[in-house]
Amino acid sequence: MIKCIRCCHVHAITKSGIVRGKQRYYCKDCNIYFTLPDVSAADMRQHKKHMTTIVDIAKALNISKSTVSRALHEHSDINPQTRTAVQEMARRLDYQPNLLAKSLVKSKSNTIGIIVPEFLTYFFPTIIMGAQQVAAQAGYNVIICQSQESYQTEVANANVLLANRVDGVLISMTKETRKFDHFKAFEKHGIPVVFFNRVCDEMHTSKVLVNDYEGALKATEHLIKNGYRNIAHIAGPPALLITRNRLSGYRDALEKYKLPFQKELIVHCDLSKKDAIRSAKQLLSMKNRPDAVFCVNDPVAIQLMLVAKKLKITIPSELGIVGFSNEPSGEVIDPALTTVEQPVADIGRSAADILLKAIRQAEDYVPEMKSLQTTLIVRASSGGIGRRNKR
Amino acid sequence: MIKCIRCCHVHAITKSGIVRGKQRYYCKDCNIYFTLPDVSAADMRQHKKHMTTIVDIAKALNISKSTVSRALHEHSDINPQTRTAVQEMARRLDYQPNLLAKSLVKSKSNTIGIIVPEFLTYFFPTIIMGAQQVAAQAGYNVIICQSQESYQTEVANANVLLANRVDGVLISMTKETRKFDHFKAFEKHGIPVVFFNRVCDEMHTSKVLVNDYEGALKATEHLIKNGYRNIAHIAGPPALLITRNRLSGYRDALEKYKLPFQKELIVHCDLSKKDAIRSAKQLLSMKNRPDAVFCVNDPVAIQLMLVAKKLKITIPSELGIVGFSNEPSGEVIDPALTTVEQPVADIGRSAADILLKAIRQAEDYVPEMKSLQTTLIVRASSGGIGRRNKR
DNA sequence: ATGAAAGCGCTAACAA
DNA sequence: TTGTTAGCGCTTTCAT
Repeated sequence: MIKCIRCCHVHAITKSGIVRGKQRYYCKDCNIYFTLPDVSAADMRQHKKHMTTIVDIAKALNISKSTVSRALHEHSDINPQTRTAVQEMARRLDYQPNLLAKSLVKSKSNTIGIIVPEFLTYFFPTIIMGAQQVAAQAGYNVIICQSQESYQTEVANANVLLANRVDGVLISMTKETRKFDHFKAFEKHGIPVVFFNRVCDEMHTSKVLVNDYEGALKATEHLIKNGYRNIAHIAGPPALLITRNRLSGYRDALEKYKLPFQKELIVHCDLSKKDAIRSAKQLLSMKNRPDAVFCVNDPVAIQLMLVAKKLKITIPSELGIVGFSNEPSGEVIDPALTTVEQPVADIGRSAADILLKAIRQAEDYVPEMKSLQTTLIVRASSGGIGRRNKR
Repeated sequence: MIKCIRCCHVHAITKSGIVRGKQRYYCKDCNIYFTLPDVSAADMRQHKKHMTTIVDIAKALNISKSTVSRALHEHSDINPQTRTAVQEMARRLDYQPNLLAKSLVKSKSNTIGIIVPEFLTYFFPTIIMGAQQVAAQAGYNVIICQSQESYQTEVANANVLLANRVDGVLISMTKETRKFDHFKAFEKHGIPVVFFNRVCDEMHTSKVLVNDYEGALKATEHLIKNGYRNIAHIAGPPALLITRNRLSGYRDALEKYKLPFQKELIVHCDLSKKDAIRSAKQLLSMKNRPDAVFCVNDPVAIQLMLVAKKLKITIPSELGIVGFSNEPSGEVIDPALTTVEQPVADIGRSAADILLKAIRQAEDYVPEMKSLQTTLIVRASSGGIGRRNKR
């Protein structure tokens, strides 16, 4: 069975003549001709090539390696001629500085570590992307670790980063982390730490969060302005900070408009799909059914919408809905979901910015706390009470 | 303005007495009391601590550092007593081996690099997650690079990885890459490379792909079996491999069931939302309108569905739709979208597996090509011609 | 302006 | 079983 060298498939291959004594093949999908490459072990062995070092350059030019080092770094005291000669030779020998060696002698790895609980949703990858961009721009590499929501793994992650002598660390804790010695180890060695999203109270370091409170306030206010009066809230697990802050924003919005805060209109949900459906059903089957719901996040809002549809409750005329986080699904569902957008990539960028500043300033650095702003995205699901869903 | 040390917000803070001469605050959102930490620069300076090395342990125990090294590595010839003594001391001094130094002497960094074109969709993060899991399990770190679909950035990325002496590299090329010297540089130094998703024909290395052809075949076959006869295809940009392979699967399915291949039922789309809408309109306004469409991916399928809804074309009774890639939105839309699922995380896992094997086997390694299987996920959007969308 | 030498923290061959 | 020594590739005094 011959595989196409491009698409790796077998089904579209036909023989197509002989070339230089070798069978030639054709893949009709990829529209390319090819012969099977013959790499002998000998060929491979050739590869195992020594990488050129400053010593190689020094020998080739018959000068000392210190001179080479200086020439490569645009040092002040260096003969322009030798400098160009060295740089030319470096190019010719295809020199790549060994950053490991440099890191060792400088005690600086130009690497930052990131510890995140997971990598499954779009949330953390996006944050990492943002952080990576900023880091790369400043010449830093990023080592990523997943704690898998396990305290033990998180401790192991921290040790890996420590052993790799990262210059700084970005952390979002697991939900089960209660001891912080593995974080304090960084501080002890002067390695700055910035927490984001899931922050650690006990550590006096920089933190980056999203202004959940304000987002929730704006969302609820929007519902009120659109005429809804009996507004419920599907909240998250009470233990989470976001839950408290979003609930708090919801509560204060009601207060601001002199609407009564009704305890029975708050339903806590563990964020699973199943429990979201349960919460939705609970709210929608109340005798005094709410005319709008502010949901702790978009997936919950979407489940609520699906339940409402099944119960033939019209959105937004009979039920206004607002979510939180602006997930792609919200745009597609009908009616489209009003939501609070969080600047996810900015969390990563800000955290990395702050971390780099901390690395540069070293002792003089003063920890800072940053709270990023949210944006209300108005779509059809909160169009107004009594109004028909247009389209 | 006092910020809560947990939530970084200002709005819920109240003063709450004095403790040890310092003002105490209370955050009613977080329900915690706190005083402002006072870290003087002096406090921080203390931190900048020397990390213990094997020499420190050696001195403390009055033995040589080689003995320490051996004890720490469970070397064969070592007195059990000294071994435990060393390990105990290592623990007490909080020893963390310096992996940079180790890498330098062993010429092995225990790090693999990944170069991906972007990080915005869920596709590449998921692959990276899979690769990272496998790597971490084997004690490898992962350095990630984004080429941003730019050839030049990709070259820079390759140099970064080279300079960091990674032990192997995972690559998905940019769409503008036409020269491959920066990849060949890895080979030249015996650093194994595995391509995934966007592979490079010119390099005789391992490759991991998804069986797009078979996925498309199954999808189209499914439509045929459900009674659709006039099946169109919204394809991707002709330059992409996935476009050709999915088109090829579509074509062969028609052939298998002796249905005519009609050129006018193929519409190419650049995958942007705008062009997806254009393609959808083009197909649905034909005199001889297709009764089903196999779409090159889910976002395109979703746009098609939205256009069809607007035109009051009933899905699936008047129009069957199948997408590709199983994105979350497909589950939420009504009717739910039938799609071909790709094992995204498996791509990363497989690629990393193959790479680690290549690293271990070094010269003896023979490049391999892997094509991962797809799964058809049947939902309502392809429910059958003339049938009503249930629910 | 350049070279010699020490050392970053570690491993490993060779002695003892 | 343990110590001695020589590097890995680089930077950085200190001489010259």
